[in-house]
Amino acid sequence: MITMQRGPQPADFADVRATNLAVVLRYVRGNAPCSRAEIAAATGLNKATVSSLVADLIDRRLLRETGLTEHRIGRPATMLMLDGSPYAAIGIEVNADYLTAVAVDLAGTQVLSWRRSFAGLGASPAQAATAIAALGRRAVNRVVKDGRRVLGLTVGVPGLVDSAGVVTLAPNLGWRDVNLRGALIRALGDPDFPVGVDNDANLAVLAESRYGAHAGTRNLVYLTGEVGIGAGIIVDGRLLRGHRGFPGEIGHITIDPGGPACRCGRRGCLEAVAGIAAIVSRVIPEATSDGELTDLQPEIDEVVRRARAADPAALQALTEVGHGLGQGVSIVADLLDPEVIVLGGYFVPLAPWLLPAVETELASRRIAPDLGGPQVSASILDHGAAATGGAATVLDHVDEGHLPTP
Amino acid sequence: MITMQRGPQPADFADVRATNLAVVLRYVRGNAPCSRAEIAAATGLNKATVSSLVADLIDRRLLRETGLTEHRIGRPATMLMLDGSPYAAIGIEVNADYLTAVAVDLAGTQVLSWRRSFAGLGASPAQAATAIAALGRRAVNRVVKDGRRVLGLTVGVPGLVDSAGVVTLAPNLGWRDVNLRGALIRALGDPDFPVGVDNDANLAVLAESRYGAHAGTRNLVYLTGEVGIGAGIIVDGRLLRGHRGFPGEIGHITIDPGGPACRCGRRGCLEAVAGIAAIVSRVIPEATSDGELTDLQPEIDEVVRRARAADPAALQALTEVGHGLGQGVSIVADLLDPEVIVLGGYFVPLAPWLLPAVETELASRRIAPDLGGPQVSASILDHGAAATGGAATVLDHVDEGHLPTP
DNA sequence: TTTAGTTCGTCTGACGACTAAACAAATTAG
DNA sequence: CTAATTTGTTTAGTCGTCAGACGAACTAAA
Repeated sequence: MITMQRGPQPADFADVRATNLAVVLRYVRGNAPCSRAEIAAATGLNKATVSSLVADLIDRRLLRETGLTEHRIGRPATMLMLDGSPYAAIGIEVNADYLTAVAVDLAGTQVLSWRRSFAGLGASPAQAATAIAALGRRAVNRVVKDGRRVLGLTVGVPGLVDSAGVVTLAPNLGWRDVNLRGALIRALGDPDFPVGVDNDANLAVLAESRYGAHAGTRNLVYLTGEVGIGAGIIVDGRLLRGHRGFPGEIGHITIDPGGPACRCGRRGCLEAVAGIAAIVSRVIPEATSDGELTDLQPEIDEVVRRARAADPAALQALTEVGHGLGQGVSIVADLLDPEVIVLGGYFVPLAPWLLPAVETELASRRIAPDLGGPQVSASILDHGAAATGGAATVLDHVDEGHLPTP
Repeated sequence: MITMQRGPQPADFADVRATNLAVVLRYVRGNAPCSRAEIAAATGLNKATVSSLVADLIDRRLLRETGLTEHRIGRPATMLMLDGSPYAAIGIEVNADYLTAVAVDLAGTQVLSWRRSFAGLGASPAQAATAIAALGRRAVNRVVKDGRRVLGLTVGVPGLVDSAGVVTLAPNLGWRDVNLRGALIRALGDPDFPVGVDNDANLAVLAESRYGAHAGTRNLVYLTGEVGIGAGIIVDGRLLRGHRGFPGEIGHITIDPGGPACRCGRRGCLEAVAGIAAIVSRVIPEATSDGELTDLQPEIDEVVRRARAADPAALQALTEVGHGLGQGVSIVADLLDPEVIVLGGYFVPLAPWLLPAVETELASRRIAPDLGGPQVSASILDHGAAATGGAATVLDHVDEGHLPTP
């Protein structure tokens, strides 16, 4: 049965065709190599219809025939697989101190991965947009030079982004009501592919649901572990958007009213209890907390070193932070009932020491212990998760039936 | 564009037809009385197609022609409206101390509303199922006697209900792994209409989104204020289901680790801070807390009386409870970004005293004060919200294109 | 009263997409 | 070499929508 998005949204034949093309495309993505007959049997579509759909997809260079089966009774089947090569999707991730660009072809292989430094807070939004657009243009040029067509470009920003691509608030970049999407489209010279801007946690969870260890999970939450803590939420297979487009703002929920002061002015926010700055300052008390926006990687490395060396103070601090994080994770678990909660960002290297405490906290808060609950695990994607997710949104759009025209 | 539910789910003509029938039905529901031409103009469907769809809907007795327009230039239009009369949907709500049954016709008018006492904890699950089925059968008989066909029956239960209609856990009823749906279907003698079982908060939020003060809101959260606190969540127009089917379990998130003891064994749970039992025991300290499952209505009435009389202790207690509730509401707001949060159950009569503190708390926790946030308001539906929601699920199913066959 | 203009809803023919069934092609088993 | 099997195409048919033409019914104005 077809489901509808909103009020008056009638369907016609083009929709049927698009739906079925997408069904075949997704089936081949998940079951390549496979034959037309197999697709027909698995999807319930008629063999003739599958032939027609496959011919269409081959015309659009989305599928490719790849040899025949052998040594089987009956006529050999011509196998099909994705032909990712003629297309690519680009994702860019904006951070306080660097930009990441990733390009992925239609079959999911990464064809480009760049990282360049970037003065997030030093630059004006207009300068930043110029820098992002420059990186985007270079990525586009590279991809085009390789003979691919660009299907879309999506930029991830650590902040609140509305549905029009306006960055309403991004504290770590010092932005307020910046129409980044508009600026990018202008700077790229009205490109013929769609340009999008989205929250970095949203994109990261999309990357996780497509390329992560739990790919395909329909109820998934991703917690960013950067300077702040944010959540990207996929429920029932769809990214949660909310009314204004700002869900998952989990960083400032109160974990402990008597806890440490938070830079938001309140006490005991999740970010103040379990944010990266809190971890670093607890494990390395002698470190000078010089502003919030320097690259924290060296400090994180030091934390890992101390934990590996079984430094008691470090282990104690990480356990306590893990309990605090576990409380936040419990709230997410109670409210959303996800199957998996993935910890990302700087939580990943610290996961061996954080996870046990998180699990303990989670287990102690179950309504009924035997009912089970979400699994918590560290992301296997590296720091470019949001960039990869930016590319993934473009591919999702294709998978939903918005195919490129030949 | 059509969206698909999951993997291999191809579309065909029947889907197109069902989608468009539902589009017309929903349009008429929202804009009755209206003409065929108006439907065509508003939906983008062809006039001929609309004529065909409308004829189909009239055949199924879902629509009815109602006179002509007059005093307008041009040929007068034959107006259409919903013909609710031949069908009805039934919802039943199970509580610790009573059952509520509601029947609603297709146009949304309530055609039946019963309440009968019920020994929730005293009876075995089998006895309870028999009692529920008996009430259901009586409601069905009455509806059928009135010449209506029953489109479905859905039962709301205060507890965790999985997608198969098994009540996994319902502390207030003392149930554990009760296959209520199976028992009801058996007791009703394999009826020819669908029978469903769902969580009461889920059903209440569906009722709210169809009949409440904020009907039509696509991002809506409903907080039950019964013995426990649960949340029903609609995001992006869809009921949030979660992985196991147990989202919105908000009652035992920790608001204050140093707060009052909760019957779950922990401290400072939302339920212990802002649950009805907490309110009663704080406002009426002299009341003996004799078990948890007596009808709390008299105590609530007393609380209202004292608040009306401006009893300082009562006002103070309600304000503090409101702040606690506000913290819970803030968490929901941060995580889900809803447009409206509706307080239900026993919160409704106390809303005049709780809401100001809730609003204050919510405002103080905003990331950016000028970005706005959710509106909080008390439900205008009475205690049968979940029962009404049970009927609403059935109507939603029709609105999604699963029309009754003539 | 007549005529023009407007709007409604149906009718007609065409088109596009899917289905079922027959069929041709290619291979293995014996 | 034949029978069995499986693949994928072809053919005829069905169904729902679309565009445009058309008749019907009404108002407004000459």
